[in-house]
Amino acid sequence: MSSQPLVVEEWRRVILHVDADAFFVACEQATNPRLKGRPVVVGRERGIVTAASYEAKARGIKRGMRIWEVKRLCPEAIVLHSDYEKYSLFSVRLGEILREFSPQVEQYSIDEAFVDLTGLRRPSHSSYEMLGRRIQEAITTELDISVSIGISLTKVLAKIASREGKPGGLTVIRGREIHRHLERLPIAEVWGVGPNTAAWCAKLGINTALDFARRSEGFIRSHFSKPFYEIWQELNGTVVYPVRPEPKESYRSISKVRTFAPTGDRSAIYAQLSANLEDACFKARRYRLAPQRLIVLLRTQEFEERAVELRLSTACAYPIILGRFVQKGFEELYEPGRVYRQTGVMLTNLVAVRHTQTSLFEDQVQLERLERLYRAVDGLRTRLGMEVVAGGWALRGPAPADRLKIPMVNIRV
DNA sequence: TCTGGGGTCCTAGGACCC
DNA sequence: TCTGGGGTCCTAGGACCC
Repeated sequence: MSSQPLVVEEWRRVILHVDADAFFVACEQATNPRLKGRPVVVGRERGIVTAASYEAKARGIKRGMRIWEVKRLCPEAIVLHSDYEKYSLFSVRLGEILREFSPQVEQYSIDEAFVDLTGLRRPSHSSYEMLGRRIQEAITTELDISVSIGISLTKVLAKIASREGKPGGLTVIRGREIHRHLERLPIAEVWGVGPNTAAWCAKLGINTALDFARRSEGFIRSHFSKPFYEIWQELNGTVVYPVRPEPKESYRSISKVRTFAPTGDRSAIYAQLSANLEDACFKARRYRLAPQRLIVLLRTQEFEERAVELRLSTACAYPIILGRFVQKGFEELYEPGRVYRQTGVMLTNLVAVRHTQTSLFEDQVQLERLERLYRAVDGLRTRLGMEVVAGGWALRGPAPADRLKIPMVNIRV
């Protein structure tokens, strides 16, 4: 078995990873100090736990758990609706604080960020570790939330570092210490390695992150696909994933799905689908995007997923137009007598709205009318909430299928 | 994990062309 | 009609992430 010496120079690149601890709950506790130190859970509106405070976790409450189960396990638990607006504000502020230290900040998700600290040791007159402490203190002081910080040579290693000290820790992994941090870490816990690849690794005799990192480059390349070769490099201290400061300004796909109490009722299911379409289109218009394709999906009670993909003759994000396609997809998928529990609409092959053609609309007047209509709808929703306007078409059952003449491509089951 | 919602990227293999 | 080789594009589906 060939083996690879583990690196490395002291600091080639210095990447810091910030991971907020129990973020959603922490935001609630920061804005309502009476919640501090108590078992708090967020996710009431969905009936499952989206986030749990450490006090709640200590009593066995986990993400994804049913709320009724939480109450049984811990009657004094406080169960809150999630408030994404609030969490987004905290997240934005977190980013601003980080940018006071370095312009190279990537907000990876609502509660995580990477910062490239390379070269900041001298100008800040402190070690990278001290810099990390100052960042941590600034966040705690300003936002009143706890974060875990990891500092290392690559993103993958920095993620490993921040996890090690959770919650509230600060861990530095230097080049010559890498092996110590990987030797007891199961390969499945490395960022980017899921259960499937972990199982494959086990077959190859790879159990820890160190086992993986120590295999030769040739071995990795011949037994794994590209993403895992990249992870291997990152574990060995070679930067493959740079810190990308550009904010996300667009999407490749937009989807809305909803799970409901199992039903076989045709109109009820179709109404859910129409609501999915409304929501997805609303989001697309907000980003000035229009789909060229649309996927309709139904999930049965047995958890089987059936989907159909439709090509749109013209990209647009108006439910009045796309509703016909959704209906066509629905007709294709729906089987009377079956019980369904989820619907979904995904908009894909998104293009910037400027570049869309208007050939679908015989007359320009109709297009302008639609634009005005949806501008008004979107304005109301932005100010008053999504529920304020619902399309009548969302409440009606589907029209007879034989009136539809829409080309359809690709059935996926 | 007996199952919520929203995303991204990679790859094998088929279609099509020369 | 069969044989040969090679390139590109697209799609379905897999795998993972928070």
